[in-house]
Formats: sequence, C-alpha cells, structure tokens
Amino acid sequence: MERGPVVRITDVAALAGVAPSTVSKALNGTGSLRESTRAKVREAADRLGFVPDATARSLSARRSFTVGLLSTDSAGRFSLPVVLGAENALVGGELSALLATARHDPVREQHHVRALVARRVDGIIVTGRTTEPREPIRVPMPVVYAFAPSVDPDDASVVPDDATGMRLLVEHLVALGRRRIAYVGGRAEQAASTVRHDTLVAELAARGLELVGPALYGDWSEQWGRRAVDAVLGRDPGGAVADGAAGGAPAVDAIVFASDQLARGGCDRLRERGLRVPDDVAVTGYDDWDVMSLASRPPLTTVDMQLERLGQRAAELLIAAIEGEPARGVERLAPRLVVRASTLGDG
Amino acid sequence: MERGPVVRITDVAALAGVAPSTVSKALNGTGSLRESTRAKVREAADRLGFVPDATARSLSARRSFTVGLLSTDSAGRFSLPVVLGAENALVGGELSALLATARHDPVREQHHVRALVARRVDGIIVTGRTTEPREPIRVPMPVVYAFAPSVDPDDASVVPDDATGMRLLVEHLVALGRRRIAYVGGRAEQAASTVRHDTLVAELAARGLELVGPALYGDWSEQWGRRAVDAVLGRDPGGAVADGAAGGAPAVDAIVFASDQLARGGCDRLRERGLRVPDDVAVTGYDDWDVMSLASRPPLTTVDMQLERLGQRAAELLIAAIEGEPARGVERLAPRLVVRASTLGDG
DNA sequence: GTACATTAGGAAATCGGATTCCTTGTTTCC
DNA sequence: GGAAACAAGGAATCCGATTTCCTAATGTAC
Repeated sequence: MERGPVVRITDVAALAGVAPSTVSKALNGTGSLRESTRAKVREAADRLGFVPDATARSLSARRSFTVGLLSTDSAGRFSLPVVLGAENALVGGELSALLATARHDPVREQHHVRALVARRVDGIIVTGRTTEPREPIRVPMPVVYAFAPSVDPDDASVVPDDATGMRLLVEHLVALGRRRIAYVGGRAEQAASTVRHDTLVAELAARGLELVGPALYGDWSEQWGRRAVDAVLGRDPGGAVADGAAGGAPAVDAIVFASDQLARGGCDRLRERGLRVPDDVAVTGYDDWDVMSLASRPPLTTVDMQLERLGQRAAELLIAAIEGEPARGVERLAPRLVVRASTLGDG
Repeated sequence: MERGPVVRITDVAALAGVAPSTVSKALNGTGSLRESTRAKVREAADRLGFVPDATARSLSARRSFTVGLLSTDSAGRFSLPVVLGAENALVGGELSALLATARHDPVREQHHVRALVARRVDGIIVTGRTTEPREPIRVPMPVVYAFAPSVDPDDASVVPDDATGMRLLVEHLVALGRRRIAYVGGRAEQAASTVRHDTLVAELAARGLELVGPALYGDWSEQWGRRAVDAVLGRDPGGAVADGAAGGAPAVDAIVFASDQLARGGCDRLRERGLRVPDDVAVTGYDDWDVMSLASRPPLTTVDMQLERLGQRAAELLIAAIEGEPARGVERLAPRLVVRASTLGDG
C-alpha cells in the first residue's frame, strides 16, 4: 500500500520539461510532436509511475468507459456466468464493469439504475434469474438484456435458444434408437419448463413420435426429479414394467429432464429401482451445471447454454450500440450438446 | 431508452432562475439559502429529472465513491458470496462496486489493478478462490483481503474461522455421544483440508478423544467422498464391522468431511453399504452449500462460513479505512453450525 | 533574401459540479 | 441614524486531463 502522493499530468510535464498538453499528446499519440519529445515524456511518465486519472478523462471525453451490469437476482447460478462473460468481454474493450445486484427488489433495482445513470455509464447489461421476459429499464443510454429478454421487442436481447437445445437432445436420443421418451419439467409456470416441453413435443412429432405420458411439473429440486421417476414408471417400487411392452422392460426408454438437478435425482431413483442408465433408460439433463452433471451417476448428457458466451455476446452488442450501431430484437444463441454416459454408456 | 439530452446543473439553474452554485447548495443542503429557494430549485431539478454527474462530482471531491472488487478467480463458489456481500454493504454506504475478475492470471490481475488505480477507486477488496494466503497488491489506496488473506500481516484481512467451525462440529458430535470419529479431507496441500484436520484433532484431544485412523486426503469431489468411506470402513463392501468393536457395528460412529460435497458422496456410499445415517454413522459436511447440503440424503449437518457476512465485514473495514481508520491483521469471522438430519436423525 | 507553408509545442478553454470568496441587502443594536 | 453583524445568493476558482487554438520556429519556393 504505497500511499505516495498521486502523480498528475503536471508532475510529468515538469519532469519532462514540457507543457501538460504536450504530455497528453505524447502519451495518447495525438497532436504533432517530435518522436524525441514523445520518448522524453514517456520516460518521465514511467519514472513517476503516472497513471492518468480516468475520472478527469471521462469528464472531458463525456464518456465513462464504464458499463453497468445490472443483475436482477443475486448473480445466481444463471446470471453469474452471464455477468462474468460480459465482464470479460468488456475488459477486452477497455471498459470497466460496475456491478449492481438488485436481489429481486424493485426498489433496489431503481436505486441501482439511478446510480448507474449518475455515473454516466456508457451502457447497461441487464440479466435476470430466469428467462421470463421482463420490463425494460428506462435510461438515457443503450441497454442490452441478457438471459432474461425485455418485453419490448424494440430492445436488444440475447437469450439461450431452448428450441435448438431440445432439438439436439431429440436428435441424439432418436439416433440412439430411443423412441419412448418422457419429459419431466420444473416449475410449471416457468418458461424454461414449458418451452422445453413444447419444443420436445414438436421435435418428436416431426419424427413421427409422441411423448410418453403427460408432461410432469414440480419444482427444480433433485427430490422432485426422484419422485418424477416414480410418476413416470408407476408407483410400485420394483415395477418398471410397461403396460403391454416386452416383459420386464420399462415403459420408457428415455427421460428428458428440464434440468441437471432433476436429471441427477432421476438417475439416483432409477438406480434405486434397479434400472440401468442408460441401458434401460437413457437420461438427459439441461444446463450442464458441472456439480450436477459430472457428479451424477452416471454423468449426464445435457445441454450447455453457454451462458458465458451469452454474456460475451451481450457485451459485444452493447459495445456496438455505444459506438452508434444499436441492435434490436431478440437474438437466440445456440447451445451445445454435451454427451456423457447417461445416454451413451461408457462412451 | 429515452435518450433525451442529459440535464446539467446549468439547465436546472436556468429553469429555477438562480446561479449554478445555488443549485448545488440547494440540492446538497449546503451553504445558506432560504428554504423557499431550495424548494424552488428542487422543483426545477425534479421537473428536468436532473441527476448530478458523478464523474464531475468525483473530480472535484477527489474521490470516486467507487470500490474495486478484485476476484482472483472467476467469482466461483466461494468468492462469489463474498463479492455479493461486499457489494451489498458498499451500496449501503453509497459506494459503487467495480467488478474485476482475474481468472487466476497474474497478467490479467495486474491489468485490473492498473485499471482500478486509474479510476481512482477509494479502496479495493481482494478475494480469492481458496483460503491460501496470497501476495498483496501494491496500490496507493486502502485494501482489504477477504477469504484469502494477505501474507503481509500489516494488511487487513478477513477470513472464515475454521478452528471455531471445527470446534462447533466436535462439540455437537460429542454431545450426541459420538466418540469414534474419522476425518476425510480434500486436497492434501490446501489449508482448508489441513487446518480443519489439525483443529479437529486438537478439539478431540481436549476431550480425551483421538481421531480414528489417519486423515484421508484426496480431492474435493463427491467421488472421493464415496471412496473415502470405503477407506474408512475397510474395502469389503458389506464389511462395516470394526476390528474388536461390538459385532456388526462400524469402526466409526461419525465421519467429519471437509466439505459438503465430500459428505454428500459419503452419505451415498454409506447408504449403499447398508449403513444408516446418522443411526450407524453420523456425517458432517462443511460450507453449507445448499445444493449439496440440502440435496444430500439425509440433509447435512454442516458449517456455514457466512461468506456474505465476510464480504460485508470486509466492506465495513474498507469503508473505515477510507475514512481514515485503517485496520490491520487478520480478523477471523466465526461460522455458524447448521444442524440437519445427517447427525440428528429426523431432528 | 523575402513570402508562404509546415511543424512543434505551449496557452487557454472545456467537461460538470463543488466550494470558496465576495457582493449585496437586510437586521440589529446602541 | 449609523455602524456592525449577518443572511442570501452570485461570480470565480478548482478538480485533472483533453482539445482547440495560437504562436514561434523551421523549412520551402521563387
């Protein structure tokens, strides 16, 4: 903590024997100066450890070179990677990131928005806890919504493409010969549950298949994943036997879970019921949340929404908007299929 | 996105029919002004939606009212709560948080430090991925290290008090009548593994007890937690029988795991071996990471390091330092024992 | 050798508030 | 009624870098 007095441009100017304006030009490569002069100034600046005051620079540039990262929730499992991806991309663009977490409280959010406006951030990236569309914020600078899109179609939003995610899963399962596929969702009222269901049904239909049984909804816990397996296979613990199917075979040969957490619980329950994953029943998750997808037994085939890339993309769009080329509308970012043992055996 | 022209103090002054300096005094409650004048100015400011430019304010105040949150890793499971807790406390103090994640790369870290210095942040909170002491950063403003302390004892650091955490666990287990306690650590070279082991041994000794078997080290995975159970109980799957202990009783009546992840794996393995948790063997975790401690079967008795409070405390210390009252040395924050079914049955 | 074009670098204005220092009125007191 | 004290608010300065505007020096052309 060397608390030496801060070095100002005038100090550098004095040491180099030039005017402050010359120092500015020399260090920023502007103006017309002799190379020897630039070198002399650089030398003096280095010697003093001069770091130009970004505050002053901002004031005259009328730009803060700062972007606000407004997270509706407490930067949880989903918004965190988005925030990190964005921060990363911003740093590359010489921008700094102001973190503002609203913890799901509109008052706090409003407070943060005001603070960001007061700081004259060049733009704002808004993220949320879920993919539910949200009300836009009203600020005098560009905004990009990531993960949770804005309800206003004129705003720029970047969201994971669940439809593609489900299509990848269905392609994979069908290619493996699975035909009797069931679906287990999370909370019924959330888009993540319902969109994935609807897309799954559509993708199956496109291949002449039908979902086995009704969609099951509960919450996002492993426990629900376990119980859902019972609901799919029938209550009696041993009875994995299908009605009319070949003797001893379960009623389904694959279960698509709407999250890794659900899938992990599902795998546990299947094993407890004496069924082999994936030999008897293939299982897929969603999110590729490593502590779930890798710790699951077996590890989960799942969909990686690439949330960091999502954040990165949001940052790119925001930077473009700041530079005068705003985007509008919802951009869907294709996810990546991650194949592991829950569908491929020891593959 | 109402991109109206930004309102300046002169605009407010013009509308209110006063001088800019008067507006400043009126809105900040300084100077001596008639109440009617203040009201008139407030009215004008409201009407125009005037938000003073924090950049300009910072420049003249010679303070940025901004704090840097420098995270060595990518704001992972441990540093994230610390960062959030800090951000939260800072907002309360009217400070904004600049997020800077170094991703374990010294070059990136250096870059971020320079950026924070350039922005003239009022102070910096440094967090890390582990509790290993780290090299301090050299900057001309106050710094507080959170979670990962500085190796320099003159710096201010806040860390979780693992010793107290272990003591709470031992007290709890011993009070429940457990006497044959084994320990399973994570990576052998990490302080979190060894400190917890050493404290556990010391606490047991203080009660005339000894650790059963050697400390076992591996990694931090559930898989290692499962295998460690085999190591503790002996290789043969069914054989939970102690050498010399009462017939059929396991060699231990409690296993202290160094993390929830390990403990969760341990519970799974114990159950698979036909042992009841906690009836046959009590299990404790560490961290209170909800997706592990609550999803475990049974849910885990564990230690909550209160990382958010840690971040909050770091923010408090930093604010004090900024206001001229720097602290020094390592402050240990006592954790909280969280009792669940892995030691208390249906309790 | 004089007129004109360039170039190097300094002086001053600017960004938008905060603050200090004055200048007016208005009271108060003797 | 006049001097002193005080209140109210405006003018000017400052924060630290950037940028525009100028001036002086150097170079080029005829």
